[in-house]
Amino acid sequence: MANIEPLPRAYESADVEKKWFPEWEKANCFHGDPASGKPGYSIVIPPPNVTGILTLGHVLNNTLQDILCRRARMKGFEVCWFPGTDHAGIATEARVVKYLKETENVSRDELGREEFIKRVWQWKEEFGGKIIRQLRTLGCSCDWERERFTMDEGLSAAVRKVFIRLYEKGYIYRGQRMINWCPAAKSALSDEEVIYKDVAGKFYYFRYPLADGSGYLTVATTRPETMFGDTAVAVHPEDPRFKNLIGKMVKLPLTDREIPIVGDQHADPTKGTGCVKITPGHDPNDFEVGRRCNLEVINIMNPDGSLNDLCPAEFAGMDRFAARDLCVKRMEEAGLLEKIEDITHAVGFSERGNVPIETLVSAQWFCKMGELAKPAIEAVKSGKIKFYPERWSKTYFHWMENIQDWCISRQLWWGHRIPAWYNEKGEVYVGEEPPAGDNWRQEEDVLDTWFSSWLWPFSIMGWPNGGKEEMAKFYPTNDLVTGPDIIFFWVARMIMAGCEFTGEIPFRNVYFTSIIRDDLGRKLSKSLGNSPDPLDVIKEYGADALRFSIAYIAPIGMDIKYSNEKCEIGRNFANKLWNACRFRQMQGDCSADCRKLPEGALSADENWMLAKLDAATETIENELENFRFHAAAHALYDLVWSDFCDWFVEAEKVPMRAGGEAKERALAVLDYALFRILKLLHPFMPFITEELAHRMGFVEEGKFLMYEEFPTTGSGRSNAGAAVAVDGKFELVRAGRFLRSSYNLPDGKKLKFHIKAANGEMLEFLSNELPSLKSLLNAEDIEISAEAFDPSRGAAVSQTVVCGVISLPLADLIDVDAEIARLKKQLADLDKWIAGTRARLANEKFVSSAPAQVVADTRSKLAELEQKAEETGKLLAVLGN
RNA sequence: GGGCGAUUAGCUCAGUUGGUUAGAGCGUUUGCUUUACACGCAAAAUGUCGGGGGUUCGAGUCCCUCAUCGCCCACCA
Repeated sequence: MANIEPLPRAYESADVEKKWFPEWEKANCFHGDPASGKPGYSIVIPPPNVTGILTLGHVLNNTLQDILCRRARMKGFEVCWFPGTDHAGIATEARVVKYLKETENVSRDELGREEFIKRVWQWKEEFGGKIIRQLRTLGCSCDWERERFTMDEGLSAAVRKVFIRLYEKGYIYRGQRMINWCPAAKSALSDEEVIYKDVAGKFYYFRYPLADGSGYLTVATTRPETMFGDTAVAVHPEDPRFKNLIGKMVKLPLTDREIPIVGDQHADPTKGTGCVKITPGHDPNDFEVGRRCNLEVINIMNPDGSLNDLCPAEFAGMDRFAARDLCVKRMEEAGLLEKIEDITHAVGFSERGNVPIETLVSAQWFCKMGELAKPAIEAVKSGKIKFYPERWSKTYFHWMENIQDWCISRQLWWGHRIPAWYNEKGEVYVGEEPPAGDNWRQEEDVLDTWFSSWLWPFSIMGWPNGGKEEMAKFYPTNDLVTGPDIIFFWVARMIMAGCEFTGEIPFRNVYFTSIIRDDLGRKLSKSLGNSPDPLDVIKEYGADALRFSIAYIAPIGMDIKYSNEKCEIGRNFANKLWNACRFRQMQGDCSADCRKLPEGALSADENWMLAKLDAATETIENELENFRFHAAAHALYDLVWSDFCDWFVEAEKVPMRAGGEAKERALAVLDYALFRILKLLHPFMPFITEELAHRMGFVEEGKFLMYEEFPTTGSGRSNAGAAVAVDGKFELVRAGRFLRSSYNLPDGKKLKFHIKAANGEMLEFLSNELPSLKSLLNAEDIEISAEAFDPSRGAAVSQTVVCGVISLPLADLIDVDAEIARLKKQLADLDKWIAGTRARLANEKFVSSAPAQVVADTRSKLAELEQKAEETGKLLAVLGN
């Protein structure tokens, strides 16, 4: 062992974490080499927005990816974790618009398209991608040389190629359709970018006079201001109240227009007044009615959501909400407002702009999805792609089987400009470059951000103009780790794109992470101020602590309730591990190799430790195979804290005190166990484990724990029988400690115990373990015999466990009455259990239908309980009962 | 309206295909300057497993039903 310098008393994460990342990077540890002979393993990062900063959601997501990558690396795979960022059209454009307003007081339109885009790029170079640098602080082992951006030339070429290909296939088309319009971004949105929220609103009942003066119809609306776009009033064709009015005209109030009364099944006689105002330009259902009844479509809105010139003069240019109020006022003045009802209704908001969207008819580009969805549905149905937790596949199928055309054009400047060209004759050409002549002008619109994201798993590797080697080695990727909130936006579309453009699924497993909430269950948000900055958390607790804590507390498939205090789990755990190593280091050098177990027989405790290591190794392997990160974290925590520190280290103090060969052997096993623990723990806590592996001399300078072989089950030396016996010994120790603490005898006081072994075999085993028992119980002396403690020697309290009865002679120290009461309660409990167990065994159906092993276990349990009861009875007798 | 999830100790949650007396961490209580660690050690207490019904020899676990909470999708003149 190379004792370079003594370890400090408490673990200080900052220096250690600062040190290792550059070391790993310098040694090129993160690079994924497509020419390697090892089998490939790859993950693509869900590209964070280039404007983004690290949140706890990213911490969770990327910690899990790093665990997978580091484990795969240690298992001998050539690992490549592809990092990068997303240009995030709307978000970034809005961000830079705001920035330019604040710094230079110029608007987007004042700068013009070309200049504005230049400024966005400048902003990106200066402020963007901060999140990527922050991921390094977390220890993420991405192949940083391969960082990509969705607007890079290569990725943009992929976007153009895909657009042209889909256009040529007839999947992409341009058309006038009802779309979602965001007045904040002044752009079209896809259906997925609209979020419905329940808000308080009002139902306004308006009277529309019949043109012939014979009366009026009452219509109800939540959107009075859209009345200027009304081109009909609909009633149900069979509604006896109104069917004779079909074909007549009503006067549209506040205007000089007359509009027809039409019959259409959309009007439900049981709802509202039975009469519906029809606004084909601003409502999807009304649009359909308009189509059926040949109605005019009037768009009454400007791109910013204000009313346009098609409305009465006093409304033109007015914001839609102000117009609503004025409209109601004017109707009231005209005596046409019948009533107003308060209601709660769902209103669509734009995801990014967080303002109510408008539905309106507009010329946009769409992509037909039906055919693309088919192989993507099959990929998940057949199990080629697996979802974890599996239930998300239901959400996926539901959406995919009802998939709608995707509105892919956006009226922004920041994004991939659509490779379509128009000439003066009104012709359209789609291609990389416009044809010669005819003054072809490129389409002004850009593409939805997700139109580049859906290509990410292969565009990031260089597709279609290169990256052949990368694709061969790393595509399809293995695992995808992402949030269930982007199943539609991203996951489903990536599967479709992969199948369509590469002929292969883009990944085999998708793990959906939990959503992080605060400890009150609220979503983390900047405005609530409940969103901790991960960098502050790292400063206070350490990156390893944050990583471990978050993996430890993340339940499977449910929301995580997070608070900074939870990071104490990881911080304390790191400190525990640190001190375990510190203790080992203080015991001095050992000549054995930590990669091998010492030759010759091991002690029972040492065998026990090996069995625990093997069990934990197997558990961790199984849990991680199934993406049960938290279960793996719990297994590691218990292995280190409980098995290794609480029991094994304490037990090994005996041979270490004995010195000589025993000490040498003990140290060798400690080293073996510690090294195994550091390897198992490395994917979760890379920094501290790398540091300790070097400090302890387990890994030589210039080499890295991160490239050590990940442990596999089977040291070949653990002995299950011995492990069970040692479990029994530890149970006996716990019983002895209970007796001590029951009578408030301080831990430091040396006591004398008597142990009655349960049988001859146990007598021999426990006698061998005498020094260990004395140490663990802090006993001055322990009598081990086949006989119970002789009551004539005085009062004693006892506990019965599987391997025997441990007694503590009291020599006038205790309250006899209290002890009698305790034993009586214990006896009563035992009797209850015995009765229950006997009843079960007396039940023929149980004996005949339960598995033989279960019946046998129940029998031996009954014997155990009966023996315990007998012993307890004897103890009561000792105390004079 | 359709779908999904949750309901277990004061709090946060485990509990794998039904099989001993339902667990952990935090918190609480008690005792510890035991020569790695007070970011620690030893020990203890706390549960009608949301309610009701059913299947079974046996149910926290499977089925039905009700309740409450949350999310997603659809609809909403």
